[in-house]
Amino acid sequence: MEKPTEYMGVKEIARRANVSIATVDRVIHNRTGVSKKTRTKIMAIIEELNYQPNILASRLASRKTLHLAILIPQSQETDFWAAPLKGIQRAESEIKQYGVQISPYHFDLSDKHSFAEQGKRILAAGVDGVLLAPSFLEEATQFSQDCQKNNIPFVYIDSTLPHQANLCYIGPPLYQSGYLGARLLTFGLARPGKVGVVNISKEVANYNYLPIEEGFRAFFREHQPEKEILRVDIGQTDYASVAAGLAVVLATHPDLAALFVTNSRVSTVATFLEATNRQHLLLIGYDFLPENVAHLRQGTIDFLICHQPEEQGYRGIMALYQSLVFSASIDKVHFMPIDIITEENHEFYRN
Amino acid sequence: MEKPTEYMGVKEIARRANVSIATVDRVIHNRTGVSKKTRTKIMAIIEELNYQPNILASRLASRKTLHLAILIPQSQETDFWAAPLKGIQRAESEIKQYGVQISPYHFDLSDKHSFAEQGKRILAAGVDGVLLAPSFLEEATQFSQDCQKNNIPFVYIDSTLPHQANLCYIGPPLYQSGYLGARLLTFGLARPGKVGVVNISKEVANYNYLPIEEGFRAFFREHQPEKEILRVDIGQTDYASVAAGLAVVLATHPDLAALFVTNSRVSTVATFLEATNRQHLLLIGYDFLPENVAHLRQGTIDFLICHQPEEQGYRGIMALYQSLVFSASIDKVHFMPIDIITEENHEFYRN
DNA sequence: CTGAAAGCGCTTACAG
DNA sequence: CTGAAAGCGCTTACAG
Repeated sequence: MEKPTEYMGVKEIARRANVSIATVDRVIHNRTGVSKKTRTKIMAIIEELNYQPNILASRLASRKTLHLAILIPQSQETDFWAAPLKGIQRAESEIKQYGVQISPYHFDLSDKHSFAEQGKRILAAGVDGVLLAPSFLEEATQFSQDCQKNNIPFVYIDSTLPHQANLCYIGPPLYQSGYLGARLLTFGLARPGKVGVVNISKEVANYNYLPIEEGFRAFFREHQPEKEILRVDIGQTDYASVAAGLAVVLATHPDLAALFVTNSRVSTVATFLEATNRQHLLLIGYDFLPENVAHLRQGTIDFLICHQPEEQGYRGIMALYQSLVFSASIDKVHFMPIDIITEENHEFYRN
Repeated sequence: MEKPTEYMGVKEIARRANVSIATVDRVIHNRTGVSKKTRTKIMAIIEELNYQPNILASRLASRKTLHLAILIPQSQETDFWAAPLKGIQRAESEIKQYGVQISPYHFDLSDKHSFAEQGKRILAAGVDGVLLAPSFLEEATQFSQDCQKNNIPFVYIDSTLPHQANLCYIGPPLYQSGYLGARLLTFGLARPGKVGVVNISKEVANYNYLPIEEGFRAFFREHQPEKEILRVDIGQTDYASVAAGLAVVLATHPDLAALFVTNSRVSTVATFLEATNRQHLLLIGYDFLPENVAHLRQGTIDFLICHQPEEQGYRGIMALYQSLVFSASIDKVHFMPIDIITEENHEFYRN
C-alpha cells in the first residue's frame, strides 16, 4: 500500500472558484440556491479538473441507507426462484457495507392479487428502487406505472413487459432460447419421428414464456418445414396430470421421438418416461433444478437449457445500485446467455 | 434514503472498555503495544457487539492505495488474452473508487525469459498482490515462490500449478472440458469414422492443456473403446503449416470424420476444411474468438467450448481485493463452467 | 503501553 | 444566494 496522488476534491474546486465547499456541493448535486454565474464557473472547473467525487467520503458523510425492495415469487413447487434470491443475497452482502438494505416481498405465482397486494406494500414502505419479476401482465403494468409516478426506478428480471419505464430488463432472450432448443433436438435426432412441445402450466396463456415456443417452431419452419410438431398442453402441474396427459399423446402418436418442455417442469416428464420405459425419447427442458439435474445424470434428460437465474438476481440489484449511487447509465436490455447443460458439464455450472 | 440504526463503532467500544479509540484500533488491526489484559477486554466487547468495521471510513481515513499487478501474455496471434484483460479492467473500474490500482505486465508466450523478467519487475515494484497466468512451469514456479517469500498473495488464472501457495486458481476444469468435447463429438457423430485430436502449438509439450486431451481420450475409452483416435501434432501455428499437416493426415486417413482441436487455433483448421471442401467433418475447438465465431456461423465449426476468460480476469482481481481489504477467505479452487457455444446461442455469449 | 488531536473528502443543518 | 462549522467512523502521527 502506498500514498495516493495529489488531492483534487471539493476543497480545490472551492479554492479555484473562490467559493465555499458548500456551494460546490450544491452544484455537484444539482441543487437549487446557486446563482447562474457561480454555477457556470464551478461547472467549468469541475470539467477542467475532470473531478470524480470520492464515493467513500460521500456515503460516509451522508449516512444514508439505500432501501431496495424485491418482488418475486415465493419459492414453491420448483425452487427456480431460489436461484435469483441467492444472487440477490450475494449482491446484498457485497454492497451492504456501502449502506444498502434489501427487503424481500414475495407473491404467490398462482394468485395475481398477491402480486398487487405486495406491490402496494412496497409503495407504502417507500423504497428507493425495486427489482421485480413481472409475472402478471396487468398487475405488473399497474405496479410499474405506480413506481414511475413515484420516481422509483425498477428492474425486470426473468421476463419483461413492453412499453414500460423499467430501468432495464435482465433476463433471457426467450425466442432464441426456444430456437436453440429446436436445434439441439435435431442435432441429437438422427432418426425420424414426431416432435412434441410440452407446456405444463396452470395458467392457460402464460404470456411470459410464449416466445420460447415461437422460437422453437421457427427453427423447424426454417430448417425442417415438413416435420410434424405436436402441441401438448397440460393444465395441471402434479405428476398424475402430467402422466395422464402424456399417456394419451403417446398412445395416439407412437412415433413421437422427442419432447421439448418449455419450462422447468421437465423432471415430471422425465419421471414418466422412466416409469414407462421410454428413456430413449430425446428430452430437453429448462433450468438447473436438483430434480432436473438428477434426470440429466440418469440420461433421461438430454439437455437442460438455463439462463443463469442467480446472475439475473445479482445483476438486477447491481444495476439499481450503480444507477442510484453512481448515476451510472444502464443498458435497457441485458440478455443473459443461453447455457447448454449436459451430464458432462453440469457439475461446474452455477446457475 | 433513510437514516441508519444506532452507531456501534470504535467509539462505543472504547467507551465500554474505558480506553481510547486508538487502543481499540490497535486491537482491531492486531498491532503490538497493547497489554494483554486490555486486549482481551476489548476483544470480548468486539465479540459481544459483533462489531463490523466501516470499510468506507477505514479506507477513507487510511488514504492507502492497493497496488495489484497482472502478469499475463501479450495479446498476439489470437486475442484470447484480450478477454481476461477486459474482465480485469471491469474489476478495476468497479473498485478503483475504493483505492485500487492495477499495473499490467505482459510477457511473450513464445519466450520464457520474458516471463521471468516481468516477474522480477513486479517484485522490484513492490506490489500488494499479483494475478498471473502461470504459462511456464519452471519460471512460474520460481516467481510463485518469490511472491510467497515476500508475502505477496497471488492468484492463478487459465491454468494452474500444483503445490504452490497461490491464494486460489480461477479457471477451467480442463480434464472434464476435454471429456465434454468428446461427448459432443459423439453426439453429433452418428456415422462411423476416425477421430482426430489436433494440437497446434509451438511448444513441444504444452503442459498447460494436457488434461484436455486426457479427458477427451478418457471419454472414448469409457464409451467407445474401439474408436480409433489419431493424434495430429502441428508444431507451427501459421496457416501453411497447419494446412500441410492436415493434408498429410487426411490423405493417409480418408475416413477421418471428426476433429477436436485442443485450443483456440481451431479457426485455422476451419479455414483449411473450407478451402478443401471438407465442411462436413465435425469440428470442435476452443474459445470465443472473432475468427472462431465466424466459422461457427459458417457452420464449419460445430461447437466451441469456452471457459469465460473475461470472468476469470474479473474474479481473479476480485479475489485479491476481497482477500486484501476484507481479509475474506477465498476458495483455493474456483472452477469456471464449461460453456457450449453454437451458432444459435453465440450472440448472447459474453466470454 | 496508552491517549488527545488532527485529518480523510464529503454532507448537513444552520445562520445570514 | 452563500459560508462557517460540525460531523460521518476510522487512521495516523505524535507525545507521554
